[in-house]
Amino acid sequence: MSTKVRVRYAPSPTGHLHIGNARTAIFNYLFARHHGGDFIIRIEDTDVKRNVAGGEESQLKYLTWLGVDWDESIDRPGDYGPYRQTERLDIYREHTDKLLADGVAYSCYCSEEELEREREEQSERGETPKYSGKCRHLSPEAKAEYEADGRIPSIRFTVPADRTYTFKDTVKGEISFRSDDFGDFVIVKKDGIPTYNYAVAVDDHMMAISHVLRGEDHITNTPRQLMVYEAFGWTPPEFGHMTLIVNESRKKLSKRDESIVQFIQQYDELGYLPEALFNFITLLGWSPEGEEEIFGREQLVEIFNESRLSKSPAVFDTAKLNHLNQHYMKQATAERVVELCLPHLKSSGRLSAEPNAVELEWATALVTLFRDHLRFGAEIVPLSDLFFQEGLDFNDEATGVLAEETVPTVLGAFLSAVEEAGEEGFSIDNMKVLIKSVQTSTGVKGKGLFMPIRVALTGQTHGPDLNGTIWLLGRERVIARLKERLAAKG
RNA sequence: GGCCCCUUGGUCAAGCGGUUAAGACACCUCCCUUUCACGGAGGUAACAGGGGUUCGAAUCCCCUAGGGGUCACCA
Repeated sequence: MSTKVRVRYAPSPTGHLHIGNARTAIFNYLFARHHGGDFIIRIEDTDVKRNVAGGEESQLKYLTWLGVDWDESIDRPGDYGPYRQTERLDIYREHTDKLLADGVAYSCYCSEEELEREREEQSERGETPKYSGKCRHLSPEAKAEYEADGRIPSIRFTVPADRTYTFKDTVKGEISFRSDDFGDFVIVKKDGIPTYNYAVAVDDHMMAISHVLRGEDHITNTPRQLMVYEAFGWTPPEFGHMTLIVNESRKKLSKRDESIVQFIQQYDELGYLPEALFNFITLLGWSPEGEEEIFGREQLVEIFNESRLSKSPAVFDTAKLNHLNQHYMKQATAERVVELCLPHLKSSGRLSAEPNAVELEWATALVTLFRDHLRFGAEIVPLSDLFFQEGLDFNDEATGVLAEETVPTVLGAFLSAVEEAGEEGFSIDNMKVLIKSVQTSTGVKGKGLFMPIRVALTGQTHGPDLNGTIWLLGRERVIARLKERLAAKG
């Protein structure tokens, strides 16, 4: 039985691409590509009220940004369209008619208030809220009366009594549910649009989906979908439920959770590299064989193995993402790193919106100086603070450095060297020579030589490469700060 | 509360009955680069608890505890 592997990612266009959705999409993508199957994107837009303008485009755009491509979707029609649920209403209607005719579905006239009251009463009695089945066997007269009242029915699925629904979950193993724990659920809303559990089952079957890989929060939906498959006499696909990505408090990521950046777009904006994010997401709830964990997309397609999907939830660790991103940034070309940083230099006002050649050269040198330390593009701003603050603050350690005996001699010698070198001599390449001359003339070397210069110029005892730092500060500022320090010394 | 799932270091995780219980991130120490946030070498740190089964259990079974998910005319 070798049916072709066909998997899908089914976002609802209610918002931007979320880190959790992105993971679902990526694993489905890897699964499809690894097995030489098809990857489909189906838009689940049945909650018409919550759909947001631009939601679809945004989802697809950032999937593409991550390096994910697909075989069939709204922009790439295949043989199983349409790929937007609201365009498949006729298909659902046809199926619903059959269910109605077969007596496995029925019209329910209960109002929202009635249903809510019912649930409240059940809760008060300590029962699990579930639909009573009140409208299951409505007489034609009763129906006519409701209709005359102007009531519009929803359609419910008749849940079989006393049955056990079992499926072999690709990641969790065998899972089973008792049908009696479920009330008859709505499959078509009053507005005539199908609900999730119903539309998904119909679509997955009609689109010949072979495997459903989704988040663990869908586990309890599976038995309902199984019931639908059964009612139609269809063979269900294989199901696999991936663990959730959780926050530090081990709760499912909520879109309102501010402690974690959750949307792919935001990572793009912060200057993260898509391949780093892709690699990182892949490590959330899955692990490769062996000790290596840095892999590109192609390699991941090659080595992906669904049996290595984890069973327990993964805490989203920004520090690890940052580490991976830093790794990928070191591999990236200098131009790309500069590209990642420029928007932030501009938005922080440290670079004009339309920089000229000189400004651009300076900005490039700035980024280059911090290249090995940058974890993501936006970090260029805090990292480069020292080039933009006017006054210097000396902490205890810095003050300690400046208190050394030889400091005035060193700073004085360096000041002379800089002044004598002139504009032409003040270049990154020549900086080493200038400092060397100070060593020669003063006899001071090592820390005693570098630290006073660094502290006098930046106020800090730590920092990036000194030669580049000095050049970026600019000759005038360097001279001014050296004089200021020497004057302070008396 | 019902149902379902999960439980190896601070975090991600390897491990499928016999291991000194990998590796990565983070943290700490040292080294290197005559400065340095890069790099290198080390280090601290884990099988939730209790019962079984077995010559032998992180690995299999049961119970307890803890955590999470889900109970919509949302997906």
